[in-house]
Amino acid sequence: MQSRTPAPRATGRPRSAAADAAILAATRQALVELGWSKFTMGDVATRAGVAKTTLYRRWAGKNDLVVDAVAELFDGLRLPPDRGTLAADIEGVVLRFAALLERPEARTALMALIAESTTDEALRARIRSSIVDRQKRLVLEGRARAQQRGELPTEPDPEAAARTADLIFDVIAGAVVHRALVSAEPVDPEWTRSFTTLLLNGLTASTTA
Amino acid sequence: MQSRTPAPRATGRPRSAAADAAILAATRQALVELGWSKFTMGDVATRAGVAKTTLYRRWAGKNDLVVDAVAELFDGLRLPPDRGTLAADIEGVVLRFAALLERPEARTALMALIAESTTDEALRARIRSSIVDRQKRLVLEGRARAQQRGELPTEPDPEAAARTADLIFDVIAGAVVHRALVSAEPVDPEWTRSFTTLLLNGLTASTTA
DNA sequence: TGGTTTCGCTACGGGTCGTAGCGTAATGGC
DNA sequence: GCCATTACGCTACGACCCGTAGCGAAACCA
Repeated sequence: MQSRTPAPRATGRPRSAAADAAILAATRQALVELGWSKFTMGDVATRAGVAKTTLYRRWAGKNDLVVDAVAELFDGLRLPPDRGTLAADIEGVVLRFAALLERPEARTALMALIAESTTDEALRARIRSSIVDRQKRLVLEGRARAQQRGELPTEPDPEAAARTADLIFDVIAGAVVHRALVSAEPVDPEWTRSFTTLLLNGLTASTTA
Repeated sequence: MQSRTPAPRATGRPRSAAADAAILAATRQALVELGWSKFTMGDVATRAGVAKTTLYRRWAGKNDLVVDAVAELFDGLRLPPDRGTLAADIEGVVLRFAALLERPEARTALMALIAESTTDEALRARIRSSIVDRQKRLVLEGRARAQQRGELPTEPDPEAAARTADLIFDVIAGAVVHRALVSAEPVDPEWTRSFTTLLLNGLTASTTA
């Protein structure tokens, strides 16, 4: 976010905060209606009631703009209140994440940005700090809760603990994204319950389904 | 694949199979060097030594072309020979899938295509039949092996069995993709072993790490 | 040889990109 | 109140890519 604001000067006309909000909202709306490939900067400018040059004064291009627009959706991503069990917490996280992925602007933008990030290291770092880390925090918090309850063992080695947290995050976020976007099936309570059971007990448990 | 071939006529000049191969190879090379956003049809035509019009006679556009080009990478995706245990089979599948995702053309193309597919149902079906189902088959085969060995219970209800298979597929493929592309960390044997242990035994098992 | 289809090539209108230039609006310092 | 400074809206522009049309030549079959 601060990477696009060039150190606010004490003098001169200030940038319009209203324009910022209008542009980001217009960006999300355009993503919904047009998808990624038909999304254009000129269109966003028109929707926001703003000159095209104003967009380029704040964002270097399509990618940076969309990162900020989508990141705002993840601002409200919080862990649900403690429900007493790890299973309930996991289901809560999965359903909240899935609710975000049901928004068309999030679906199309997230995958497109990840695709771009494979050939743009700076963009990847931007996505990580603006979006991915906010999701990951939920996993870390839920894990801490479970360890306090004694549902999960506490790992003394911080490196090993970090690796485990990364693993769990990739499994949860990966499964939800794959279910929602690749398989294109709903992440409903039924699926969420099955997934949570699998994650907690593993494949070898006879109570898979 | 056959959807782009308009019923081969008995008469007239046949389409050049060599051009087909050259175009698909040039497509993959262009994806590697340019990524998705800078990828253009004209560039592919030049690389393949072919006129741009020839591309459009066979593929409707960028998306269809890239689907076929990337699908060829998945042709060779097979389940490794039986290694005797479910754990070994899972690790084999994960590592083979990860090897594909290490190729830059696969990374950038798969995510971009999924992004496009969120606003293009026909493309989504195409991706499913050309790419996703081939991965899924590996999971189904590995699952059948494990059930024959008695490592996994056989589910009598075919609908429930299908749901379970879908779940396992989303978990495996999702975790690998998320690790490789979002977290951008290597899917090496160490991670694969940790993941397999988690998948088999679940979070609650004390031997998480 | 004649009919049919593909191929390479050129050219084109339409659209997007990202930037430059200009006059105007809004702020803070004096 | 005046000035320096910065943001804004607007227009225009060259560059690029898209997808298609039209042409003559090439390759195949009957």
